[in-house]
Amino acid sequence: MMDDHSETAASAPDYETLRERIIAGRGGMPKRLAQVAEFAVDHPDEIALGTVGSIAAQAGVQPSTLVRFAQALGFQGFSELQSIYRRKLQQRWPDYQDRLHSLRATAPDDPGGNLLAGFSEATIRSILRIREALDGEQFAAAAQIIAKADTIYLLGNRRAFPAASYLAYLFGKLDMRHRLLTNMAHMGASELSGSSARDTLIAISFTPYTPATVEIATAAAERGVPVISITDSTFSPLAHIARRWLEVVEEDYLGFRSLGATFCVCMALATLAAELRAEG
Amino acid sequence: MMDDHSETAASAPDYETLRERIIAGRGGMPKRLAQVAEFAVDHPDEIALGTVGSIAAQAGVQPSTLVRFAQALGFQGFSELQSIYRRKLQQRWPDYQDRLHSLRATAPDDPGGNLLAGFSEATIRSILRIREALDGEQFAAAAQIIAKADTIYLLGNRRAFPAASYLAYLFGKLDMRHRLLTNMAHMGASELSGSSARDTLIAISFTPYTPATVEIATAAAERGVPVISITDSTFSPLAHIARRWLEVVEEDYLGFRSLGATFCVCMALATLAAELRAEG
DNA sequence: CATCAAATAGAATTAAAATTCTAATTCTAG
DNA sequence: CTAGAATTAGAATTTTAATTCTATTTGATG
Repeated sequence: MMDDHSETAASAPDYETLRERIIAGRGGMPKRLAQVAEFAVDHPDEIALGTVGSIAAQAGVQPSTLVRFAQALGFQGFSELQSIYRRKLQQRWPDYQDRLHSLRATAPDDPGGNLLAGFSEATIRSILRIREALDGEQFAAAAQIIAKADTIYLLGNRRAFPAASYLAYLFGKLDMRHRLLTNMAHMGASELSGSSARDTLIAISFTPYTPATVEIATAAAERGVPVISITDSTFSPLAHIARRWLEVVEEDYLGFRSLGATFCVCMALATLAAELRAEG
Repeated sequence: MMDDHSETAASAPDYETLRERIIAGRGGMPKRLAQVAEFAVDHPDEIALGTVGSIAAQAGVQPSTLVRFAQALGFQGFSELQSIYRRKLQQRWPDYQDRLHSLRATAPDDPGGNLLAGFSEATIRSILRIREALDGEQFAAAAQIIAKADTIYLLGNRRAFPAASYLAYLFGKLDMRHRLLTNMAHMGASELSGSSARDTLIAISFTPYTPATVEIATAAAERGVPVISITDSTFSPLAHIARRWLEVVEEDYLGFRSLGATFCVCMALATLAAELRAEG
């Protein structure tokens, strides 16, 4: 009895844990239970909000199967399992559209939170999107060029400058020779002196494309330096002159664009290049 | 009868409409119903997920009051009203944690894709976490200081430098006087000359805290310049000397940390400050 | 291919939750 | 301060949902 009790007490996992457990166990489950497992993983919201009857119908099983499923996972009944899905639903972000609404109408209790939510959402969506938009082959080829480069020149102005400087930080940590082009004292052109086809230039720019960036990247390309561009459109001048180019589009919120997605691409690019270099 | 029917059919409003209707009607409602109305507006998630009993207990009324409340709004019973709250809960923005899982699962052998997924996941999780960790009051107070500042000094080295330079970009776009401290030619101290309590310094640093950053921020604090810190722990030296400080912890992947969450905070901070300044 | 164990479907049962109803209370108007 | 209407609390009832049980089917093993 004590054992039973402690068993039950111990098995109040959070949603993530439960999810992992379901995925892990699905293989060894009988047919119908596996069917429920799959449904549960794919439609957590249904589990949270539906009734045993409605969920069973949607999953194509009998209501009792759901109870058996829950019991197979160590719960007393389906309701106990469901409560975990419900808790998760509550713990999601506060609905920021809601809160904007009440901000406008009633007391401005948390103006910062709304802004934060807006920028967060825009950034996260941008990051998720690159997984779909990014060309894997271009990416791998770009990393290969960087891996083989003698010196990696880094170019980015305005909003792109933080990304360029972050790349400088990354290549510093990875111990790969690089140079951040700052165009200080308008010496941009001379910063490329000595560069050749054995080097590479990573040029970053987004609309409206900074003329200085385009100019210097073009100059490098004409010198024979392979250019890798990170930019936001096929029509970008940086796309044309590049040996390889990567498309990264950041979503807008209140007229500002983050760099979250660009940073993810930069990190992946730098680490893959380092890996390729280490491999030979 | 036909009238009844069309009444019922017409009253299947979406959550927003319902919310407005409740707020509008609250004034003319009897005591207990008004009490429920307030609870419903403040705790929509409870309404969505609770039972008549549990909600009644939390709102401090009898279960039957909830039914009367629903009927007063033109619903047949409480369950009908509740279904609207549940629908809303489902329609919230997608659960990014869930989507991340599927990202990881779908890219088994693509090296670039895996890296990208890893960094994306770390960044998104970091962004999601700040909503819990970030102190709304500190945030608002920090924005207020920035709004009132004459000149905004920006300080960040190593990994924090991209964030500082991004803030410079933001304040440039927002037309707020600022200065990015670069410590060029080791002239860090003199870059603060002329600064006073009327200005502010935004100092950004993460473990291992760059000594130069701590040093300059401390010097500024000693001059009486209010310091706003963005850092990753209570034990950070920047937390101690700051007038206000914001905790941002970025998640690690393969030994690298993104700046996605930091950028979100920076964007929200800068725009809120600009808004506060515009308001007077 | 027969036998046994495991799993399942669907009905039966139990439990829980929503709704209705009535007596009591609280307001309101005269 | 009283009468009447409106509102409420809480018990009683109805409805719905969750769980259990059993006959049947499926699947594995000798």
